[in-house]
Amino acid sequence: MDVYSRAREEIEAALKAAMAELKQDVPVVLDKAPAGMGDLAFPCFPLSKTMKKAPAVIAKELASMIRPRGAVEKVDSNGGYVNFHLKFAELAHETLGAALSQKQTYGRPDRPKGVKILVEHTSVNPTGPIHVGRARNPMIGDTLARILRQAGYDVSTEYYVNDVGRQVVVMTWGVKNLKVGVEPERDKDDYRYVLYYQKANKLLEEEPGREKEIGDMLYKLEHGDPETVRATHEVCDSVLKAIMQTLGRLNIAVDRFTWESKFVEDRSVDGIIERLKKSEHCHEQDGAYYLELESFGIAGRETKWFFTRSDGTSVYTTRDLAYHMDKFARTDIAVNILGEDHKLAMQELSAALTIMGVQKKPEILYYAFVSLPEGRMSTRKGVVVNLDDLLDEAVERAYEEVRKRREDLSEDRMREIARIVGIGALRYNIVRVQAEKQIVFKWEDALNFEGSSAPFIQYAHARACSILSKAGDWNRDFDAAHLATDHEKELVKSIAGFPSVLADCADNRRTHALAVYAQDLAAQFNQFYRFVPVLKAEGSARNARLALVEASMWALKNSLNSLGIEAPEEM
RNA sequence: GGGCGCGUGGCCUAGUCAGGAUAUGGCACUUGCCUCCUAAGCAAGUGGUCAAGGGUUCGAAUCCCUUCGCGCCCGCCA
Repeated sequence: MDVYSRAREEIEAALKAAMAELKQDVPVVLDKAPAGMGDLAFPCFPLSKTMKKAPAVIAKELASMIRPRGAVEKVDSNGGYVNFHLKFAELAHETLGAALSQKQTYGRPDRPKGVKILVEHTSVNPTGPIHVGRARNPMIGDTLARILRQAGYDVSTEYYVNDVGRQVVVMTWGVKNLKVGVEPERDKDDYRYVLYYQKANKLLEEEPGREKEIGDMLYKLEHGDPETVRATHEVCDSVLKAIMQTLGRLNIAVDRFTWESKFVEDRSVDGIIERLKKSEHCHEQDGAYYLELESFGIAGRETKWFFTRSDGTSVYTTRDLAYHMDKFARTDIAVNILGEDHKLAMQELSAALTIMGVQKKPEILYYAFVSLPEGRMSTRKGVVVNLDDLLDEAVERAYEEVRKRREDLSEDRMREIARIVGIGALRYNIVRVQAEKQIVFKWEDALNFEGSSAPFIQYAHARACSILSKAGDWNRDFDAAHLATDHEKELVKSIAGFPSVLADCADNRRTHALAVYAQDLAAQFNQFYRFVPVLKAEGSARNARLALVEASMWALKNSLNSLGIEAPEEM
């Protein structure tokens, strides 16, 4: 266990013992102490009433009762607070020692958790290029998966491919029956096939009579006509590969694709339907079956959830139910990354699971939409920023910046750094805010390379690498007592906080807190860099500072890596 | 009509779950700092009734209630 967590546990235990002695029963919650007042604090105000004493008096009393031991150096009081000061030398020695020995696994708990988590993310319909609005999903999903992995979970990622819906049928029908006169924007299958999709949609609006052809094809697909299944799958697969190529530029890949058609073909959906029909909540209307879910907290105009159509075929969420059963058989915990528009459908799915007697439920991380200043993104209306275009622009801007600063580098090296910096800036910009907050996409924010941004953090890392590469050999048997300035102490504490931040993000399935932490860590490092010379220091002070630089480097690198952002050694 | 989420300086944002010591950072703006380990940096400054009102509490950005604003949803679509 890391020093901070251990110290916290020790202090909580000591406080609980003191509470028992005083015959008081209040929950022991520790706060972070303000600068100069120690490390952790316990507010005594709640005790005031039952003990009939002023909080300051109680704090003083508690401070004298608790003897400093373990990681705690001193216990004192200030106003109504008991303040705990940790032994800095010990904290520093352990923290730096852990970072230097564990390297890229620094932050990971001592033992793997032995818990399998399946993170499903992206899962966009393969009907065209992915745009910035949709890209929030893979960025959050991939980041969460990386955080969970670094926090010791056994993680796999998965993309659920919709290949049985109307949309893919319309696209496939277009590819088979239509000619598109224009060249695609890019030489990629997602850009190529979306033209057929758009043309097909337009044609169907103009000639509603041809809708029957779509209906026929949909019927054939749902009843397993080999040729229709093959054609649809082929078109979807091409577009899917093109989408994954774009996501690959963002360092995003998934371990497995699961095709929705599988659950129709293997008849597991039929099994779900049979189970649901047996429920007392199930009713029938014109041959279609639904569950009445009002008693499951579903509210609104409509509390019926239809799980079959009149012709007996399944609907999307029914197939998703079969998919979840499949997932539950393969994992301990299923996490889904979904837009907030899926909330009701997931409530229905969850209720259906309960009705089926399934205890497991998916955990869902919802995110709000990314819109443009002119409104919601829509491929149909042309109000859209394609992810490929944003990626190109970010890399190009980063290239201009690199060229300004580093004329000494080769062209290839400049291009490589520009790629890492530009892409990192985009990922950071999306993942730095809480998922449930709406984002209005602005080019100037997305391409920000200063302040609260990935390049700021990457830059701190590059500075650390630069010092280490110039340092030559140094004695790694350092003495942490030489880290005496406030800048050094704050930096050590920041590095020490990494494991608990990581654990918090992993256990609470949130990504932005790590982004915020990394920015803070980089700021601490930059201040240290400005005020505390390392290479020019001498003897043991130089050793200790080099150890601090290397530990900073690992904390920065591991933070960035968990955010899916590469850490260049120079920039 | 109902459900869910969001509302923090001109703009973006942390803190809200587990209420506590002067509300976190960034952008922009003003002013300094490259004969010194990479200035994508550092330092200083201007700027806030934490949407509004009420309540609970010794103490509220945080908990409860009401109202307002914005977003999403309420299909035998996916």
